[in-house]
Amino acid sequence: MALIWNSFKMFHRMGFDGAKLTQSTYTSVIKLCANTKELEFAKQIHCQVLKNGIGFDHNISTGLMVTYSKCNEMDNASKIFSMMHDKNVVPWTAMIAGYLQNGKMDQAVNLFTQMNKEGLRPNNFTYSIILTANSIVSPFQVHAQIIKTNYDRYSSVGTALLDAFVKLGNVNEAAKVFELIDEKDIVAWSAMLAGYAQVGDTEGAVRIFRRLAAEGVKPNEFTFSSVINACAASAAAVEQGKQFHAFSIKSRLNNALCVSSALVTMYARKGNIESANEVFKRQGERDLVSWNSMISGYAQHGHGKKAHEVFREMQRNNMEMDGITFIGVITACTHTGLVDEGQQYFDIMVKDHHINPTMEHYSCLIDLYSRAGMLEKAMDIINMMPFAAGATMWRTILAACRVHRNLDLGKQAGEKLISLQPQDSAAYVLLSNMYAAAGHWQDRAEVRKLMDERNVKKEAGYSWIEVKNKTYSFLAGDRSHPLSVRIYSKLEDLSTRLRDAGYQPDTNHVLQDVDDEHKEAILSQHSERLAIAFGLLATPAGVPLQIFKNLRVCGDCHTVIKLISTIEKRDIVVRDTNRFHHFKEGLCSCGDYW
DNA sequence: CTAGGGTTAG
Repeated sequence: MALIWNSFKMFHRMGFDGAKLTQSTYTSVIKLCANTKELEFAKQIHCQVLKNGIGFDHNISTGLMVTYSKCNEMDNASKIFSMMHDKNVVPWTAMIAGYLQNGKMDQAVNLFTQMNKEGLRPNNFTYSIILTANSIVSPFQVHAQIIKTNYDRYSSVGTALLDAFVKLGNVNEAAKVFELIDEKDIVAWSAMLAGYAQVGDTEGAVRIFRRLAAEGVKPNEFTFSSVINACAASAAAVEQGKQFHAFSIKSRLNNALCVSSALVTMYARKGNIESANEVFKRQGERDLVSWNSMISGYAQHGHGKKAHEVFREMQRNNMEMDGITFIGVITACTHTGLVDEGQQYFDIMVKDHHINPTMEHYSCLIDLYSRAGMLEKAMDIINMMPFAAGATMWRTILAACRVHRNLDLGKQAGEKLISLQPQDSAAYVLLSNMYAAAGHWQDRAEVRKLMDERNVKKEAGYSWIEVKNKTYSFLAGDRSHPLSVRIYSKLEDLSTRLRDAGYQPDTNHVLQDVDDEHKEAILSQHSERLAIAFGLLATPAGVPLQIFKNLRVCGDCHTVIKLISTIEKRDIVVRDTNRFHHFKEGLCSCGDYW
């Protein structure tokens, strides 16, 4: 920074001293302005150039255009652009880039078309820029045009193209483009990693990382941030992320903001909230994303108080907050049952921070009230908010109706949900579960019939556990594991000791129309129990267990796991679709509220 | 003189 100011001072002195200010002097200083967004200084230079009759060459004009673009002064940029004669591809490209950086997609695309009409050939810069306008330009179309020029073999163009495909969710197409790049630079490698991260393909990302390492390419902070992000995917092994953490330390990049924030998120999502906090505490500098990551982490783990503390600390540090900060604290309240506090955060957000609530914020509020059983309040929100309720919201209401036995509203919500997503099994399952829990077997049968008629398949519930870097997954009643016999005898053993500890199975959670004895058997073979029994057998005493589940934990399993944590003296962490449950000495971090 | 990659939520 100091050096920059020295340059500006030097430039001033040159003017006073009557030194000859050449075009190249101006060019250098304008470039400096562009890099530092020194708008006022650039304006002075603009005037001087006009006054002194210095030749208005393309370098100076383009430099000024870039500076104006970066400072959101597109009118000034466009004035200069229109005054330039015999423009080559460079100013055209700079102007297109300016429009895109200022979110003016239409103008950028118009200019690109006009440029082609005037017979000017886009170069590799132009293509890599225009491809970032993916909401307007189809990468398939641009790709066709690029192939003729062979620019897709350039790392810069290939990267922009692959990224455009990634943003369309088409990683396969992105990977094809990636392979065709002649000399893949670190930006190309990192973009490909980010692509795999976005679709949650950890193995794909790890493969790419191994390849770049084998080729002797040096990862930078973006490379690590992307690969660590890929390790936050739900199916990724916990160890995988740790390994990249270690590697980033060796490369001395672990303290880069984007890397450390990725680590906070990864550890939190993988159930290791302590490690997430360790990384957070060690961050030398923090930005909005760092703070948000920590708050969201605590929210997912149901640590409402800690999320609140981080929020307060953010306030003390006068950090700017955004909509995501508030999604974090409101969901933290949801998972802790702090209804009033959650509403207060929403009000503070609107009144004090002037943040416009989005659909997601209303979703959070609906969740907040629904989970607390305040279904009328939740419906009030739906009726007053400036959006139409989407499938997610109706699903939230329906799930709450099932828990709180509100059959009328549940029926209504279920119908809405099914009409919005006729092929999504969740709606039918929730509805039928609700009827089953209420003993309305006839209604339940009708929902099931509808499901069959429409050929909607229920997602099978399963749980998995990692032991020594290997993942073992279990379906309910699963007997496919080689240790199956021992697992079931462990379950028997547990069930005896559970009864001694006073446990009564809660057969309300069995949603089939069968007799009670059978219900107990079904409960005792829920997939999470199989995974826990296996974990107890396969790990030494005292080692904490971590279980993942693709659906929500049922109330009976929740009770059982609390007891197991006592009688087996084990800490057990269960991540369901919604949050983490930390079981320790007979209690759960959710305080039985979830 | 113009360029491409990353992070937070649900």
